Amino acid sequence: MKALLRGRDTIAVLPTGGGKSAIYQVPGALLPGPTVVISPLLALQRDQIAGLEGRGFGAAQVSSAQTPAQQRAALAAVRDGHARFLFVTPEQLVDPDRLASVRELRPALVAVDEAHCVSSWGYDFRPDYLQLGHLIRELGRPPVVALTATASPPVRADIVTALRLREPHVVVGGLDRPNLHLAALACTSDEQRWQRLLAFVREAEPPGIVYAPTRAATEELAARLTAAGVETAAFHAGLSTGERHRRQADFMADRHPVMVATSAFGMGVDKPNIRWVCHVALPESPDSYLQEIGRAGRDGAPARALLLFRPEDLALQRFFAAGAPPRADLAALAVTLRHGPTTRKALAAGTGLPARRLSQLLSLLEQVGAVTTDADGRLAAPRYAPEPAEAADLALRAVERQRTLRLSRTDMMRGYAETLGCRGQALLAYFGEQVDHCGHCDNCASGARVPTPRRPFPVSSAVRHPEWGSGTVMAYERDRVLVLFDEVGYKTLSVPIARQRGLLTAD
DNA sequence: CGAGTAGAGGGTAACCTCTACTCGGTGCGTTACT
Repeated sequence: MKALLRGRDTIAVLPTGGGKSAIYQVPGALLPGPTVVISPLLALQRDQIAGLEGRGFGAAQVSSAQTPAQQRAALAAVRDGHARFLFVTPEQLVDPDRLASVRELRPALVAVDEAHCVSSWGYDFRPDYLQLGHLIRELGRPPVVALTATASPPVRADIVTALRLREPHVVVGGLDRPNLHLAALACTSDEQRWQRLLAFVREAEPPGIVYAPTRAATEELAARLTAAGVETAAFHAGLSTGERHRRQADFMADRHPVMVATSAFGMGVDKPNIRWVCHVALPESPDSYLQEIGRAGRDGAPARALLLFRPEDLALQRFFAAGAPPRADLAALAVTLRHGPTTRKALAAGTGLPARRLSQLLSLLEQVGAVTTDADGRLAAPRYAPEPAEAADLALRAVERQRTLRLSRTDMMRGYAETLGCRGQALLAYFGEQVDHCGHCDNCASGARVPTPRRPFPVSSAVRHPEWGSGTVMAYERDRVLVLFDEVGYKTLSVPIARQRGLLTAD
């Protein structure tokens, strides 16, 4: 709050319940001008507005769910001072008219809620998230605060880049959750995994959440659990909005004790008494995992996080990470953009590309400097833009680099699942927190003692590897060292072997 | 990348094996209908 009141950009990584909302609400109430809150989910925005109004602050929302008259009324409420907070999605701000009307409000602060979305949602899903940097600049570039419950160092770096933060003040706090017991079990078949899930759900105190990898799996597991006598509902994005609301409300009100869900179930689920979270597949990354298990035990009472994994689970994550746009589309669009400033509408009509595809391609070309947006929202190749063919190559290389990093994070999740050492240590190391013995995981409980490892390079120091280039030492786990490399992402190296072969040198 | 399924083929009748193919997460917004 102090940093923001002094006009300094800030990143706050705090667990839910750690007072993240207050970080923008208090300065927002004090600064001479409204606060624009950029938030990914309309339902989340409504919750926040209800909270603010409960505390006597006016707050408004502009979204596609409203009529034009309601949208005008919301903007007017901020303009005449009845509302100090305006909630929008990035998609709203991409519309040049909307951007102009928000700029006229002269915002004094921009808050980006769930800021890790900037990193986890790339060009292929909600690509407008990648535009936030220049959109905030067009708002007059007030101080920016990025808020999230989980952001490992590469995610923080993505946030700084995507939002174009200027030497942000970084606050990271309390990622270790002593009341949350961590455990993982390798399964040799889906049948064995099901038996273990059933045994766990029967024995564990409700309520709890089962995270499954696919929509079909949520439906199937919910049916089997219900048949086995555990009342359960499935939750995924394929359900109608009304059905989703109903099932979420039922779970929140303890009308059914177990929810089987895909990753769609999460943001905005702030239920204090969830006693356990069980994954029946390897999650995408430690970031997602920390976020998902963080929904258990918010009341501070004991809670459990169980991961039932199979090595085969990696296949699905590889599939999710795959895919790149056609080079020809990228190059053709880059050529069109050299013909002078134009609008999205004109581009869509001229190229015949669907709006969504166009957004994806534009966000990639923007990353490699082949397109910029002027104050009127018109798009053009900047003066020193790369040649179209080179722009396409650069964009595809950027996609490949993001894919590599994503897969390295999935590898880290596998490392967590398979470790024989302390799980709290393995998980928090990924976030740059060195813990030697968490005391609340299965391996700590079974008496696995962490030998005092040799630590030839200090944590956070720069190192170099002949093949993987430069990187940063994140943490040590038993006799291995975890390094985050700039180009290839996370890698785990054996300290004795690295030492023997001279694989790591101080950089 | 791997699980599941449909269909072809083998060699001889009720079933097994192989190959080709499909499918797989997250939500905003807009538009065309009831």
